[in-house]
Amino acid sequence: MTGEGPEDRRREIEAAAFELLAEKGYRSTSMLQIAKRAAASNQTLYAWYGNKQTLFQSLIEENAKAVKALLRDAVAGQTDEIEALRSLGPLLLTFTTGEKAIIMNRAAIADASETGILGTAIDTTARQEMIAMINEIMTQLVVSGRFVEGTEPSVAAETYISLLFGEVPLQQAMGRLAPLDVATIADRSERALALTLQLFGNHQAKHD
Amino acid sequence: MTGEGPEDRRREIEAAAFELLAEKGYRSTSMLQIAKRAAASNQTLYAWYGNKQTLFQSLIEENAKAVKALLRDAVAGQTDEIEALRSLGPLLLTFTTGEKAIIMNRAAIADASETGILGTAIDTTARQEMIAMINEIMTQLVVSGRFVEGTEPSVAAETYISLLFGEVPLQQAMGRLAPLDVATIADRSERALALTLQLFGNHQAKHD
DNA sequence: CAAGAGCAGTACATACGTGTACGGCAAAGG
DNA sequence: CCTTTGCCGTACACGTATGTACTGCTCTTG
Repeated sequence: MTGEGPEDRRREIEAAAFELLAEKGYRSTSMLQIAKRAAASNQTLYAWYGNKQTLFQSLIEENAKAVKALLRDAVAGQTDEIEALRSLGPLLLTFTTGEKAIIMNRAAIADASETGILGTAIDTTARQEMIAMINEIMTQLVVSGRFVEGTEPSVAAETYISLLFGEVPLQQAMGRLAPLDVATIADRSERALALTLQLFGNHQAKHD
Repeated sequence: MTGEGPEDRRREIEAAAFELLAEKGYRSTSMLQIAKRAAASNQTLYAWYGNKQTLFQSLIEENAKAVKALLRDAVAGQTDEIEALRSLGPLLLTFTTGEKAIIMNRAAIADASETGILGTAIDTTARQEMIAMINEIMTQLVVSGRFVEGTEPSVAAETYISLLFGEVPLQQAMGRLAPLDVATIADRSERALALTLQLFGNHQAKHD
């Protein structure tokens, strides 16, 4: 283990790194600036992280860990799958279109032409987990007969995600859209859920 | 007018710029490299474009102009709105998720933390036009009674676009997804259309 | 054919990035 | 209490970006 004192110091350094990332973007944020902001030495940064990509990879992983915990908590309490989706939707939207996500998405995309490490990190630590969660819920909905027979859970999941997020993350990455406010998040979540149910819900069953 | 000789030269320079953009990404592509690749002088680049952003802005505008022409042609021949959508979908997908689009989206996102000029250029020269076209079609579908009464054309348009593109452009920008092949493009287009019709189509009218 | 405009090629001033090296201070441990 | 470890602060070597300046060739034009 890396120890407990260093643990705090790491957090401070990563906080400084994120601040600068938010202020100036990935490419314009330098290791020296991060070191200065955190009152650390660049030597320390290179000793601990090796290079810039790895440092920001740590940022992404740390963030994903926190988000995943919150998402799991949200579904853990729900026995009804549709209710699970109803509480999951706004959470997913909050995280995926929040300021932190915008900034990290931008960083990953800036890095795509260089190493691709950050994109991989977001994919494996956040996106795949998210999709797995939704797939699981959709599978349950098909199995329990609440979705029409023959519905492919992965198709339902992809449809729901498309409707939930739409073009928002891309527009945000391009700087054409600010983080969504709570009302918009609620609206989008409800609409995505309503449309998904309309498409895949078993309406016959309702009237039995 | 800027002349006819210079017109060709501009295209050569912009072609060199795009090549380098594709090879190294936006931030790592320098004006000097572009000049060398095009066998031009950096002085010429600065004289003609002023700076890097404006040069790439020209690239985006030129591309958007060509794409727009093709899209208009595709809908121009169609009298039936659903057929218009059926031919528009694959085209939209081809352009929006093609290699050129991936590269330009990445550039615009890299520039989002700097000037935002490229994002604005994509938005106003391509995206808004595309949305306007689809909105128009959706409006016709509502007016003609092929969509259920009360359907908000803009909602239908946004839904269709979400289903058509989904997470694809973002994943591509992050380097997690290659350009779609024709089969996938056909599949996605059909599915997006089918789902949109299922959601908003007036099924009563069909049986009259 | 001579004069001029335009542009390629190069050099330059300035600034900043990455990754490494070294001196000095402070806290931990024998 | 002295040594050793660890880290801050700064300096350094090297590479490369932007935007400007200058020289000489070439092609056009009177």
